[in-house]
Amino acid sequence: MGAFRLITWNVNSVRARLEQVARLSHEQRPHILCLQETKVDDNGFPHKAMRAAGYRHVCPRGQRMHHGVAILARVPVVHSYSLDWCGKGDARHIAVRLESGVEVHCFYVPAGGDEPDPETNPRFAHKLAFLDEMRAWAETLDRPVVMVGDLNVAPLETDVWSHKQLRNVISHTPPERARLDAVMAAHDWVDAMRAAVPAEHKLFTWWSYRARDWRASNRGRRLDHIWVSRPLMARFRTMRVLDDVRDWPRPSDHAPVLADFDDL
DNA sequence: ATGGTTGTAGGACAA
Repeated sequence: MGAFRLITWNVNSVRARLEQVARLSHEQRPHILCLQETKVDDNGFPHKAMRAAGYRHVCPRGQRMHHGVAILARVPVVHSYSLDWCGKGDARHIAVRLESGVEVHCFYVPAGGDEPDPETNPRFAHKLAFLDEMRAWAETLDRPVVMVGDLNVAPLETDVWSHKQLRNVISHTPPERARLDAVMAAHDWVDAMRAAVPAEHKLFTWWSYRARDWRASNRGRRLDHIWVSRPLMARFRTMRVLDDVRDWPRPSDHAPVLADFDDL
């Protein structure tokens, strides 16, 4: 069977990143491209530009200004749907079912604000509740799925540039990391990125805009993930963080993550 | 210790 390539990328505004999406699509030719933080409602979504970039199927789930996800596909999509989380109506999830029956789920988990105390910071409380809801959903999942996106949690010590300095910084706090572990265990997912790069090695997908030289300082975090149902791992080949894209003109602060499968 | 940048907007605010 032919190879199947998937890329997930937090673009930080799809309209600000049209050229980069086109270039990435041309250079890597993914069958499926999952986007987060599109920051546009579905009427304003750049359908034409995405079709020009080669995607016959465009499944956006957006809202004005904030959040927003989309799945773009060169291969047939038999069904797509979005789930609501925490009853807020936020555009944080879109899923597609492929002809094989495999589903691809694209998530944008709340970032959680700055203060790591759910009592005083409602954004952090929302993030924890969102992760709890994901775990409950994962417990009911009885079919093979690939789950990708900006989960806004760096679970391992080597998923951040300094475990010591970030252990009380949102994205790497104990309650978030414990909840993300629980989501993964609830469906018996495999962390495909870590299947490719052992936990001894640092692995990042996001670098702040604020660094003078993001590559030199390398104060990154692994916030973006590719999780694969265990039975599908037999088809998983390789993974790459496309960090060169972080150096393109007008970059997103997230690098795309690419995964190759034998088939999907 | 603080500030550093970007995007959406057209002033803060979230990331």
